[in-house]
Amino acid sequence: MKINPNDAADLSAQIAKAIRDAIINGQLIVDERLPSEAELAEQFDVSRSTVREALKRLAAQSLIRTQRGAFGGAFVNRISFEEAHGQQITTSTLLLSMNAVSFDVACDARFAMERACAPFAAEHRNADHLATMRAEIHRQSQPGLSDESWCASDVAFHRALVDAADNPVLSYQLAGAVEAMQPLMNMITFTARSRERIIELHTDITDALEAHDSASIEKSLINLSTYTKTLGDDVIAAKQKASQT
Amino acid sequence: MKINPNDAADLSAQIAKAIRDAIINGQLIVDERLPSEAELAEQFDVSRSTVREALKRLAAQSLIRTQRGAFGGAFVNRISFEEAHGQQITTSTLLLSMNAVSFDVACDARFAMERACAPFAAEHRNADHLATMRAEIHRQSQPGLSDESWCASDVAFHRALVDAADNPVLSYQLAGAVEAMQPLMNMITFTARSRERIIELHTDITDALEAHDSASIEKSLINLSTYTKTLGDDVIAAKQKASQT
DNA sequence: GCTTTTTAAATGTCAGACTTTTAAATGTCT
DNA sequence: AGACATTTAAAAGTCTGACATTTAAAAAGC
Repeated sequence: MKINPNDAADLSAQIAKAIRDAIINGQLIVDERLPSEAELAEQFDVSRSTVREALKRLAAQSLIRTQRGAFGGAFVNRISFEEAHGQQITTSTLLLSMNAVSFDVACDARFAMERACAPFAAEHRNADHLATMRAEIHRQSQPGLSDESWCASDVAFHRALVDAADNPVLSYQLAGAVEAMQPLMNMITFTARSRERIIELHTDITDALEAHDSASIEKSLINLSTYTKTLGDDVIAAKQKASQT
Repeated sequence: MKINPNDAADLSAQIAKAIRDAIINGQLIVDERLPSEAELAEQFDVSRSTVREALKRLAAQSLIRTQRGAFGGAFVNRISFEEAHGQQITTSTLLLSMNAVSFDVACDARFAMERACAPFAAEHRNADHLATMRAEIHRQSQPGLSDESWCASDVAFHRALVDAADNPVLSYQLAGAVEAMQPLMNMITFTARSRERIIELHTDITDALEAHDSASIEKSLINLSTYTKTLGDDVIAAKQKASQT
């Protein structure tokens, strides 16, 4: 593990990169203890503060975890699906909010990915998934439900559909995408009228899932996507009109 | 922006969280300059080193960028698709390599997501995409092609298919998934025989794309997925047999 | 008005001290 | 001998203060 003296980047970034590379290409394996900060400082010929800044960078990416006390130190972290998921949501959420992604493009992407898990969900769904989805549909039909609770229930419904695919890789990717788009989706204040239609579509999806009918799930998801885009377009049109006065 | 005195976490982690939250919920907007390290140290009532560690954490997530010199400082960074993409690949690659994900599960997820963009690709593909894909197929049929070059060409082929969907959100998600799984895919050393079959399937996909025939693209992708899983199973079986001797 | 020099404000780096946490090692009692 | 309490040393976490380097604005010089 060496740093390149010609590199223009900060020392702490270079050191972080060297350690990151060592982890990625397997020179450092999971749960292996890195040398102590003092030892690393000596190895790289920098001060301890510089080493610490490098380690903080790696910790922010969940590549290492640190433990205080005797026999503590920095250890290569086995990144969990949950951690990866959390990071993906942060990144994707900011990516969307900072880059003026159109509602239609985001919507297309989201539902396309969700459709991707339909065949697996149709095959692997069990009673629990169906029960969760029906329970969320029931909650969604409560008249006094707040917009926040509606959105949360919507996420839970789609999350159950994704989980029914029983593929952790797909769940991780999909759940990230769905949750990251939630702020965009929340722009749409659902009226009682649109809620009714969405509940219908949710019911269609659940029925198709119960019948192991992948094609119908996909069809309903397309309908849901189309309808959601219509709602989004209406909201945007209304906003533009309002801003012109 | 305040930190919670009851929080057990390290100060630098708490401060990073406080700033991260401020960025996520819009209190700090893109390109806005954060207070200087000295000012932040005073605001949070910690030393400058602690503030610096917090800032390095944020920099590692591309949430801020720093500039040296007068009128420099830390600025809220507009995270680009490219940066997000790079981070996703790092995270996903490690996630897969550290969590004993089975080849079948990874393969299912990868091709499911790729199928998701088939309808959009069929609609939006242009001559450039087709040309890229045909060029890669041509390269793949060169007899002397090394395994490394074959894999790179394979990635480029699928990348072109994804890009044909003309949806940056989908591209970002998909390209990340495809590239993250490359190390797993590389476990399969392609024989001349398997290359032939894959080239056939690549040709099918490209032909279907040219004909705007989404259903056929999906069908060929399913065939490719099935075939790839067969190859993977063979490799794994051969390895087990070898390890028993 | 243009170029060069100065300057001040930032980040980057270093050295050293002190604090806190932690688990192993040691000691003590039953 | 075993259970419990104490000590100890190693390591991360934090703080202070200094100096180096970079950079763009401001001042000086032409």
